[in-house]
This record gives sequence, C-alpha cells and structure tokens, in this order.
Amino acid sequence: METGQRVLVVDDETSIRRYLHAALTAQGFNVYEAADGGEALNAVLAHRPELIILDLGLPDMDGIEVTRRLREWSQTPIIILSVREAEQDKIAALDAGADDYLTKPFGTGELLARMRVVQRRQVTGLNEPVFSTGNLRVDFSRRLVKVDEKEIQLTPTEYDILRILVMHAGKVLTHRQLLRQVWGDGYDDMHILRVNISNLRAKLEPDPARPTYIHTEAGVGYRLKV
Amino acid sequence: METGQRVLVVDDETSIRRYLHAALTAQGFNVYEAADGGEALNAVLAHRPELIILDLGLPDMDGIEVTRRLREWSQTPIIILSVREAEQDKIAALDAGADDYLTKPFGTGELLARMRVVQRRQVTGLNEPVFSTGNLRVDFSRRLVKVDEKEIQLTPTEYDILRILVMHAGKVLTHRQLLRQVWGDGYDDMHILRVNISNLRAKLEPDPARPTYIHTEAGVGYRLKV
DNA sequence: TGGTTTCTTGACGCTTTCTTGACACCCTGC
DNA sequence: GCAGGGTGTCAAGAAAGCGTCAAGAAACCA
Repeated sequence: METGQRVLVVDDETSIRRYLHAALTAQGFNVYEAADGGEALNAVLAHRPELIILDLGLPDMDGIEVTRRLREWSQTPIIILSVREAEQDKIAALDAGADDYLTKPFGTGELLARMRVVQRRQVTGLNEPVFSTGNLRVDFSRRLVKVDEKEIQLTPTEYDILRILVMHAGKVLTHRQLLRQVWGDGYDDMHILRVNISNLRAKLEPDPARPTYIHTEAGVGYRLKV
Repeated sequence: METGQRVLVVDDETSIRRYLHAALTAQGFNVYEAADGGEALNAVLAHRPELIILDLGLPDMDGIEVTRRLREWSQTPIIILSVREAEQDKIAALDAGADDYLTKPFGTGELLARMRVVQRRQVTGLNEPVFSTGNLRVDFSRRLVKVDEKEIQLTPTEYDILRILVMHAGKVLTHRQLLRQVWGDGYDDMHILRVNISNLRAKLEPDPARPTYIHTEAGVGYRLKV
C-alpha cells in the first residue's frame, strides 16, 4: 500500500523503533526506519517522508546535528524524542530547526496529536477576521457572508466549504483536502462536493455558469480567486 | 513602541501575566493581556496579535473552548500553558487547534524557543517556492503558471510534465523518465508524450515552432531551459 | 409531533481532457 | 533524391470529470 503518509523513525534502539513502527502503522502511516544519523539522511533522500521522528542520542552523530544538516535543504517537520530533559537541550534542538520536542517516556496519544499539529501547520492560510474579494465579503468573527452588500444565507456545509476556500485563498484545494476538512476523514465522494459547490455558487456568483469567485481546476480541485 | 511583534497573554492570574509581560517585553514583543476567555476573543479582534499564549484554566470559559472559537476564523498560533499534565488534556487542546502545550512550571527559555518555532513555521509557510525562467513563472504552492504575467490554464497532465521538468530544470529528462513519472510504470508510448509536450508548448511558448523553454534533445528526451 | 431546512444520492447532459491515428516535417546517410 | 527513424501538429473519438436538477432521507426546530 502506498496510500499513507510517510514517516521516518530514527532511533538506535531497535525496541523503540519496533514499537513506533507498530503504533504508526496502526494509524495508517507508512513507516521507514533508520538506526543512526547517516542512515537517517539517506532515508530522507530515498523515501521523502512527510514527517521525521528523531532521537537525540544517536551513535554516529548528535540528533541536533542531523536536524541542522536536514534543514539545509529540507523543510520536512521534525519531532525530537529524547531522554534529556534539560532546557538547554530543548532550546538547542528547537532552534536547530526541530518542530517539537518530547521527553521520554512519552504518551503515544500525545505524540500522535503533536504529529497532527505539525502537519496541520504545513498548510498555511490567511489570518484576517474579515476577508473580501470582488463584491464578496466574509466576516468570520460574525459568520456573515455578503455579496454586493446583500447578506447571503449559507447552510453550515456551504459555510464550511467557503471558510476552507478563503483560508487558502488563491491556492488550489484538492478535492481530497476539501472533503477531509469539511466531512472528515474517510470521505472520498467527489459528487457530494460538486453538488455543494454548485449550491454555493448559486448563492454567491452573479452568473453561476461563469464563476468569478470559486474557480474549478479540472481534475484537481477548486480555488478561490483573490 | 510599535515595532515589536504583538503577543496576547491570556491568564487569570495577575502574577503570571505580569511575569510574562516583563519577560516578553524584554525580548522586544508588544504584549497585550486578557484575564478571561471573553476578553481574549475581543483582544484578538482588537489587536490582531501574531501569537497567543493561553492558559487553560480560565474563569468564564475553558481554554480549549477559546481555542476552538478562535480557530473558526483565525490561524494565529496558540501556545497553551497549563498546570494539567494529563495526556487527554494535551491531546484535546492540540486537536482543538493549539500549536503547542507547555505544563507549568515551564522555563522561559523553552517558551521563547517554542514561540520561535511556531513563528518560523508561520513565515516559511508564506514564502512560496516559485520557479521562473525568462517570462515563465511557476508557483507550486498555488499551482499557478504564468507567461508574461498572464495566467495559463494547464490540464493535470500538462502541469505534471511541467512540474517534473521544473524539478530537474537544466537537466535532460529522458522520455522514459518523463513517462514513468507522469504516467507511472509500464508506459513506453513516446507518442503520447510528444502530443502532450506539443500541447504544453502551444500554451507556454511564444513561438511553439521555436521553443525557448522546453528544449528537445533529439533521441534522448526534453530539457527545461534555466 | 409536524413542518421546515439541510444533506445525500441518483440520473442525465454537457464540457474538458486524454488517447489514438494520420500525416507532414526535418534530419542523416545512402 | 529518397528511405527511415525520430519528431511535431492536427483532428476525432473515447473516457473522465463536472454541473445541475430533483427526490428521498436525515437533521433540526419549534
């Protein structure tokens, strides 16, 4: 199976690697393993993981050094695992480019939650309570949508779709991304998305047949014009 | 003083607010304060902080609830501070949209380091990897292709081909490599590649008969000029 | 509970995109 | 000149993707 997200686990202890392998595979990840820093760097090149879980104490190279080297060309999120609790170690690792730092022993649930955080952060968006483009205005703090100064009534689903689109305004959102963010995981029914986009356009667009706000990227997804 | 980054500190204990205020001001931040959830939401609207430091135990509203409400329209990074060490609390907060979770007592150095992490991610997310040669511009984060500042509409296949070419700009890509990366293994039909290259050139090149961007290496493959 | 809104699903027609075949072209060598 | 491999262009049919309508199911709200 090649569907899951790729995660690289770097630790010199076989038992920990095996444990994480099992835990992450159960969550649907594709897990790769490396036992030292050199192996880790090669594995990143070979497998292009979307996330790296890295132990600080490696036989050949310090985990901080691995982080620094990776950051020379890669932005892949790195979560550090370590037995070292000293604040100086944490600061050094985070400033070297790590995205998070957990001290062993750690809870699997917390690790997974923090993995979700760094991955969520990968997609960036706008940051204004009020968004507007053309004659479309969306006030998130009041949950209000206006076109030509006229208030538009949206259903929860429609509002959700619009919210996601606005938060990534200008960027193409794939069908999958929209489905996952609006309907949750496990949805892959494009049709339901098409219907809702259609309804949304019927409410927003002056001429729904020639959309000016919600643009279709055929075969890929949708994009909100900016 | 309007130069520093704006940080909102939300905590019901005056002593902690005062302490963080001093520590962060010393680092050059502009610090705003709120004592409960309602105040916090208003303060975000009023001051547009770039970062929020939020205590979980608030008198009027749970910190997780504040996080959830903020996340309905704001992407501003949130770092949770809490005395609660239970894994369930951490997971709930992180999944509600928080970016980090520190348990009190915490080291000021670690807090500052973690603030740097979330802000670093914020910035790196914004600077988009854009490729350009001559009058051709490819913005991968937006899946946008421009020639002479004019937006070009590409089909998924065309975009894929261009993406592969750009990723190896300057180098010759053999027919086989392109076929495999765009159509997957088991494809060896050069004709389909030629047709798609032709269509791509028709959209990109000023004079498709004399291509300036996508160069043909006879008998070998194609190369993107840099 | 009944009535209303909202969501989901299916059917259908339309548009875009992909693939394939036909053919002209440009070299190079004979 | 002409044969032949590699290449570029055009057009047409096939396939996939998309938008709309409508009806039933589900959720919501007095």
